[in-house]
Amino acid sequence: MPKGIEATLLSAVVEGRIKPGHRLSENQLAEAFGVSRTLVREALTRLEARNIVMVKPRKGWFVVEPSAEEAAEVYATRRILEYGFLINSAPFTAAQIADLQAHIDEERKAVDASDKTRLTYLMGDFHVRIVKQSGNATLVETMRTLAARTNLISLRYQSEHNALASHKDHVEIFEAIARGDMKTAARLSFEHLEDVEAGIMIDTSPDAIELLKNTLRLDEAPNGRG
Amino acid sequence: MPKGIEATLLSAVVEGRIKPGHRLSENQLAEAFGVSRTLVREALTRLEARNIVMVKPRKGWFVVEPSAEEAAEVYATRRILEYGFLINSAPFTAAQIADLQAHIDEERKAVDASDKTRLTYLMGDFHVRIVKQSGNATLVETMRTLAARTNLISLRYQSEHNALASHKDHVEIFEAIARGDMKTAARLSFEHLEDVEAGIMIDTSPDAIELLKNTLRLDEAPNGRG
DNA sequence: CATGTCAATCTTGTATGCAAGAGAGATGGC
DNA sequence: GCCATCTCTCTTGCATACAAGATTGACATG
Repeated sequence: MPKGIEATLLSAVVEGRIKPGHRLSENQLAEAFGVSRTLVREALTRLEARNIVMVKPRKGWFVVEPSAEEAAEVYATRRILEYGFLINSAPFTAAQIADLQAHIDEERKAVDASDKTRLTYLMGDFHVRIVKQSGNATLVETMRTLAARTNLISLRYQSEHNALASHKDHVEIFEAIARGDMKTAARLSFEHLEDVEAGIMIDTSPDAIELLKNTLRLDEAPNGRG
Repeated sequence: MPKGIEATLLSAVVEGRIKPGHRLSENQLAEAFGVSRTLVREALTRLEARNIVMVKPRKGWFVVEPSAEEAAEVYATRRILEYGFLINSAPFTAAQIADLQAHIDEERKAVDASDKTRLTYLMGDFHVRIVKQSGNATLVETMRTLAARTNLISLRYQSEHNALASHKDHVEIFEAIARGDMKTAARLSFEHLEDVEAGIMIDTSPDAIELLKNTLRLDEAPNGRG
């Protein structure tokens, strides 16, 4: 199974089992998967192409820690994509609405259980699920990659409060879709992602030092001294 | 320069020097670039992640020949992305408009020179250039990949007539942007891509046998006999 | 002449070996 | 005690060797 490694790593990232900044050792992964470094590197290369991991030369592979700027870019792209999709989409069928309803129920359960990790995953999957109704694999894949990156952003910056607010937004978006009001759904989706993005900028960081290092572009800058 | 190979191959594809279905030999590329197969495979893997090339196991790497279904997906995604961007974009600045004007002029030159290959490239680059004004690297990269795939589609299906019609559409879109009417620009862009997609379905194929094979999913289907 | 078979060759798939940069810790000088 | 330096180890970077499927052509056989 050639793509097993990539899929496994992606799942771990999306489900929050591997966090932003985590180092991924080629040797360890090779041993864990029972293959040589070659296949591990292939999988990591693919994930790098999707901006999920990055390599620091001779230092190691790391799950990306999106900067505030990158975060803004990803959210802006998602806004554009989701708005463009919903505003031009025909009203959903009953089956499609039921699918989204099931998702909302799961989100609710995760909220009640205060399962933050699962909630973070579900937050992104909601939008993937919306787009999935189009049957457009290209669109879904694009959204899935953006959602994965958003997850990394959320895990790094987002507070529980925002996660809860996001869930409420999702409910509203769902309700608009359910009553066939795609225009409102598109607007709500756009505003929702704007809110989330704005929330990121003012949130306190879980690790001030790490955030500072990233903000100052330490670690990666080759111009160590002027 | 680790990414030189990928960029070089992508350029060749985007500029139409390598056509859909073309086989890319690891050995030949390795010799051409003066490196080992390892780096070539890395570049091809990245391009595969972007749906620009594909590998048939033990047979070789090939520039993708998008099926009609894939073509529809790519165009639909571009429609969504471009509409969503333009409709939510502030009016462009004079400098931004000038940048697009320069592009339109180049398109015009290619039309006059009947330079179909260059025109195909410029057709995609127009939309990349629009999105570039956002300064959003994520958005630009997404659009660039979609544009590259669209180029492959155009090279395979699109007639000169459609290329010319597309240029006229671009002029109209540009004029709407230039006068700050983003709503009209968004609508025109959406309709334009709908027209192009519709055109693909009725166009005659440049190679009926190849098209048939693709339609019937030969070559790639593992279920050779039932 | 038609056809099935076998071998040579070409392709990618994967593992492995070696080079070289980066970092940590010991060690020596002060 | 403090600091520089050196070495040892760990990391990825890249090339290469070998495995194994796919194809093509020769060639024998009917």
